[in-house]
Amino acid sequence: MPPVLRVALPVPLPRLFDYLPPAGADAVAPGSRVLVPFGRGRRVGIVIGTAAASALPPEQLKRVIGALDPAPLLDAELLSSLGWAADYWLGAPGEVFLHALPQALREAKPLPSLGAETWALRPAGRSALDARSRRGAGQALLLALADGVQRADELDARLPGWRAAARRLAAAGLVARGEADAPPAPATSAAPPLNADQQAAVDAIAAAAGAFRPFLLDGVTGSGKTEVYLALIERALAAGRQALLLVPEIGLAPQTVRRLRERFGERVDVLHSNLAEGERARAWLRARRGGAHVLLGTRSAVFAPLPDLGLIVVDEEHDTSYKQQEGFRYHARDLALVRARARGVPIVLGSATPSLESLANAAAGRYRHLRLATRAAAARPPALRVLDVRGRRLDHGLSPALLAALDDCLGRGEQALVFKNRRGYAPVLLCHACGWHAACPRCDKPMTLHRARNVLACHHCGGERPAPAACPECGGTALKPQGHGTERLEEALATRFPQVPVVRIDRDTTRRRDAFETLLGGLPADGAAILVGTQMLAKGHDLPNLTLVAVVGVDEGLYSVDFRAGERLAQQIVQVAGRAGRARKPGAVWLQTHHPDHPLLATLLRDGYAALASAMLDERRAAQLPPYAHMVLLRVQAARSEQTDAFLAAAAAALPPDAELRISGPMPAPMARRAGQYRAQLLLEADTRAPLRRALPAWQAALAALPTARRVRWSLDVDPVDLY
DNA sequence: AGCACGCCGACT
DNA sequence: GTCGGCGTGCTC
Repeated sequence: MPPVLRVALPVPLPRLFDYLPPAGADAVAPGSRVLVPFGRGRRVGIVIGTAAASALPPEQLKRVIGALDPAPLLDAELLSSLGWAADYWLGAPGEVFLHALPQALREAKPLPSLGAETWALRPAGRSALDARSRRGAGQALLLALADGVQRADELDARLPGWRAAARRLAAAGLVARGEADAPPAPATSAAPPLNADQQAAVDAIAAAAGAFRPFLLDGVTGSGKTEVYLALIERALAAGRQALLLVPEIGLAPQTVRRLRERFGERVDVLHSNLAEGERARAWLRARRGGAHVLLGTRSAVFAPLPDLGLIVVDEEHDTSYKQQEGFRYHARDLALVRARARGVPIVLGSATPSLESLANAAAGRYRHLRLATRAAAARPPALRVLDVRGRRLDHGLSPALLAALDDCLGRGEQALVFKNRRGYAPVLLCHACGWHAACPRCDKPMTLHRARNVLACHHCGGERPAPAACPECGGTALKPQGHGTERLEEALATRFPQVPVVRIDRDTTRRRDAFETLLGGLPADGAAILVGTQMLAKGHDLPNLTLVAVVGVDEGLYSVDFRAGERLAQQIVQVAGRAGRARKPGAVWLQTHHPDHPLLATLLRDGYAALASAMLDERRAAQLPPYAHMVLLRVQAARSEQTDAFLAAAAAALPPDAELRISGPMPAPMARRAGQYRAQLLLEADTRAPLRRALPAWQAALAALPTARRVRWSLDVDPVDLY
């Protein structure tokens, strides 16, 4: 029996494929890219390991065509962390291991070059130069290289047209192309002094250098968490190590990148999904070189190779954009913890509003809980107050008291932010005569009126149609927009306060690249202005002249079916409230609601986020919900509801009985139809992970083998962050 | 996922 | 008589 290579291939099958080593080689090191015959074509795969023998008869094994690189791309830690991830989140090995590589590296091409292109003499070139055997441009190039390696951009300046000569001389073996590292640019900005809280946090975390130790850095908005991160990264770099800084998608504003580059210069690389493929591949490969280096990235940057890792920071750790919501449903924060453990380095989870999961881990002693209680720059925390609007006449959803507060704020020459988590003009278009309302034909949900473009848009499937001038049902023209979105608020505020600029920030106004920055840049630095927007406004920019935050969409979040809705709402309120009064001026935050006595609002206002989180954790424990229980959600969608029903019935029957597993469903998804597809689900819960881990592998295989599985789209979501 | 093979409807 | 619909099976 020949030894075989176990290879991950980019197919969504829950297994590896066995191959014989390439002709003339005994083995290929794990982590290497290989080209293999697969089906009737060829594919790029990754060698995961070696086995003494295959379960398949030897005659069915094919031979690896060849290794693509001189050295493995993935090191042992990354291989084992990815293996853990595939196992835990039930990903197909091929999907997971190849997911770790930027797209450009999943192709059978040599690695792109890093650094600057250089040219140098080879020994034969030295002889040719001495013998003066070349003439013209060739001799000139040999002469230029006689003093040593030259960068291509310098040759461009010195010897126009040198490339043709270089090609000839390279073909003759006289010169060779190479590459050089870009010279590291020194940091251009110095570290600002830290306050006592910040210094204590830096000292505590720095003392853990060289060992796995998780920290929850719990700092109120404006407390300067970023300065703590920067100080820690600086120490990692000084020790010649790498730092990984993960940020949520929305957090990767150009401002964040600028701040890191100002401090650490060329040693900073950025990795996120909007980069061009070549750039992503180069950033990934530069991370693989190790040394003193910072990698700043969103979710997928957690897959980067980090051979000299010294520190991981996960900023805004509560943000759900760390959970991938399709395909391989991993959680970047949780994988970051696994990698920190494997590498033996400290990891910092930072947030002003930590997730209940992380707070529970801190309470259980698994994370060390560090607090930054004071706002930097002597800013005072904003005063939160509830504005009871029951029975009040609302003007476009704005109460008289709120308008008066806006008046005051603007009158002082300060700025206000009106936060409403609903874009468009109105969420419903209703016929006042017959009661008809515009619904999405494919989603069974009301369509949102966008008045500037005069369209009805479905925010669930992206469908659009022209807004009708008359009711399609009764022909009447009494069509009334119901409810308020940001577009309507902008209009109302611009009418009410014509003397100040009103700027709207939501997905509709920030479609173009850099639109966010441009819009904010258009605000007067010192004068009055109103910002209207969705949660896009909840983080990022410091707006020193912003002193009033009005939250006008609180009620929608108070009575949701999702057990995490309260946690989300509280995080959102606190994050957006943190925009107010960040400089020396005091800020105020008004929550406009019809439910002023709701326990969530009452607790949040009276006792703050930490107390509310603790109360919510008690409720979760009593109700046996995460983090005190563990969930796996089987989702399914199909063109007909009989198909989803049949699949889920068979899926429930295929689950081995286990007293420790609780099953809910089959049931329709909270949105039962989306984009024309019927959606349903089955929820598995258990008090510990063990019974789930026991049941899942076999169940997943059984699901794939179900005859009904071919007619539906299904997925398993381990630790789902929402139940939709 | 791709990509074959394999049997039943409207066309040169 | 064929071109092509997507059901079913397979990929080391």
